[in-house]
Amino acid sequence: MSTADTLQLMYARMLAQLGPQHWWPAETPFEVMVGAILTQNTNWSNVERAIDNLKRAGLLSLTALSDLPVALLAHYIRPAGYYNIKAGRLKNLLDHISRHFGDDLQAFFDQSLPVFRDQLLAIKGIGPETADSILLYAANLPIFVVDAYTHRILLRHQLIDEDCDYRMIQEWFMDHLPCETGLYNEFHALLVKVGNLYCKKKKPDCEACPLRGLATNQALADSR
DNA sequence: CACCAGGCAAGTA
DNA sequence: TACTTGCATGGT
Repeated sequence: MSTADTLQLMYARMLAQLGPQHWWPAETPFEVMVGAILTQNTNWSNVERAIDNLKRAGLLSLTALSDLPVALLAHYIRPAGYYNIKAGRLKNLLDHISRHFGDDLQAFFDQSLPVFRDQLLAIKGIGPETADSILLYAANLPIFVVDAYTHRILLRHQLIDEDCDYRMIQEWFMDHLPCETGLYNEFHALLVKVGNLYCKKKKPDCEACPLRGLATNQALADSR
């Protein structure tokens, strides 16, 4: 069985058992972007509290957040954890947008994928996963998001090699899947759901996992 | 009580 | 280049 077949089977099984996930859980691309930074190494329920704080204060917009002092921003996002770090990171992003695009958020999101990605990665506080989350879920560009769950799930099911880094895993998906934003969107969302339900660090529940017995030598070989 | 969660940057050798 | 550490809240 080819890696493409393995991936198709993964996707079909996850979708059949869990249904569409309707990601990203946000109302606007701007909210996606803020959430992408707030959720760094943090449970999503904590991020929701932080986002809610900003929303109820009427601060969840480019202009409002840009005008907000960083110390005050830190106060609002406190439930998300690492609040001083994340407030600074959000400011870095907001400053970048203001400096290069003024208040034209649409122009920021309308950039081409390679240019946009490099630009995001050059901002302090935005790494590969945060950048790709913004590209895929805020800008609707076809890039596959790799996160801790993705890594752990693939390892547990022996689908990739031990020492695959972010880029290798991303290419493993993108080299063997159709280049479609909608597919990447749903695939990653399903992986996070599977991770939350069946592939926790301490409490793996492999009995009910839709990915049982998917390991193939071809997938493993193609990951190196 | 310990451990974990949808990372990233900075410091060390 | 390859490790290690700091950042911090809220749930299990």
